[in-house]
Amino acid sequence: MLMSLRFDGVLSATELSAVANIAPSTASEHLAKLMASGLVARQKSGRHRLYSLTDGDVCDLVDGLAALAERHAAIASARSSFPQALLHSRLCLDHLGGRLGYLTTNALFARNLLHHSATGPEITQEGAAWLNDLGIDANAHLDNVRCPLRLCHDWSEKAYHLGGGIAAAILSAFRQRDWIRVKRGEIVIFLTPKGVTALRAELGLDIRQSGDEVRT
Amino acid sequence: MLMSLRFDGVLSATELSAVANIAPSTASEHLAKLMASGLVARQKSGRHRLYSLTDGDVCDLVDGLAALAERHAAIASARSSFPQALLHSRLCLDHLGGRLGYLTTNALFARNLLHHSATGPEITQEGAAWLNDLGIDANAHLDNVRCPLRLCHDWSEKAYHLGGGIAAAILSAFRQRDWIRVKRGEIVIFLTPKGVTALRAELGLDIRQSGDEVRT
DNA sequence: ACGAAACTTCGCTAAACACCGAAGTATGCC
DNA sequence: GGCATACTTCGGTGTTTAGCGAAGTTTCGT
Repeated sequence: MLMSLRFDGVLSATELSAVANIAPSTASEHLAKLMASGLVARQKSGRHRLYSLTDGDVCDLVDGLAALAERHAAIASARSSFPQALLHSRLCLDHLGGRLGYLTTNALFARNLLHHSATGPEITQEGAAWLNDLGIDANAHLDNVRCPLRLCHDWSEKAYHLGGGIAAAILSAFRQRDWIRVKRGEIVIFLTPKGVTALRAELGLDIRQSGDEVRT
Repeated sequence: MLMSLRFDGVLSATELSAVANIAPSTASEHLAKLMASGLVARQKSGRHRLYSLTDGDVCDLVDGLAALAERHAAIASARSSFPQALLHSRLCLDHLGGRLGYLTTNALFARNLLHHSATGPEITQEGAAWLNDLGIDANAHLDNVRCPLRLCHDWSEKAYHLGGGIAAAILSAFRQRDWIRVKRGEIVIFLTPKGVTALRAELGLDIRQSGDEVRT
């Protein structure tokens, strides 16, 4: 949740619960603790409660923790062979990360479904149509408090993948179609055979299956 | 434990368990976890295992957490009236902090039991005698891995009090003589009437009793 | 005015955790 | 060699915690 706030700046309680994959009531309890300890600030906006990191000091702290965590993950992956799956495809907060996240993002730009603008990635007309086929209404995300689309640093690829509300929606759509599966509480993504085929057809991705079988 | 390592640089497992007020076996478990997460490094030295923070990044992180914790404590104390006792006298890791720590330190310098040197505070001949009366052998601490004596920043007094192994020994001596009492698990120090008298006689301190009665 | 949505508080449960003492492994000292 | 010291591992225990759903509060839309 703190990482999400660091990236997106301001998020509502419900959005944060989705990011953390926990019930709204649980998120509310955690946020109350974070408030009490002075790490996050709250601001009312209609029936929403918008949370953000209190100030730059907290941002620095989160950055520091993230940097150490990344370094630790990198060292761990260098030591054991298991995290191959982690490098292949994993969750980054609530969207695609690892090689799969990177390749998907690249493909979206290459096929002109996204283009770079001064303020970050933007959706083209073709892109909006593609998202619509996935059941995602891009315009709905523009009104959202949460940043709809941004670039998120990928530590293993040393490049960027998509983050923000739309990236999270894309992840959901992939899961709904059973292109990918994720074990509850874990971040390794299992790419199904169906997913391999679909991603080749949709985006021309040449990516192999990986990770252990996951029963849903 | 991380704070102690930040200040003292290198500490043995037993010293760290004393700092944290837990059994050596428990400390060992915690240190194993800190090792596994890459926050501390271990180095063998005879039958000792010396722990230290892995690098500057971890130091920065600890500093950042400490700064936030201090700010939070300051805000909390400004809001409620309870922490008066906290400002009066409290534990700072394993030595005296708050007004009591500050006044004690000042008195030791004023009475020429300590003097300032280029490398930090040093014990004078009279100081060694005074410590001896308390049952503390200053020379024994000089051979210790732990920094014997240093200045430690006091957030509430915005000044310095004594830290290090000898400061910890002084705290123990005060407790043994029942000049002060500390509830297990808490950091507020209760100054006994006996302590008020003794500190006036020993160091000329004009400090009042404070905190709630503590049964030992 | 009514229902839906956003959020929090409460009661409860299952899992995780800190903690300790006892037992086991090194290492140093006589 | 024998014994003390420094430390870790293991088994067991009591407390804390995260988590959820149900119920309550405020706000928005109609």
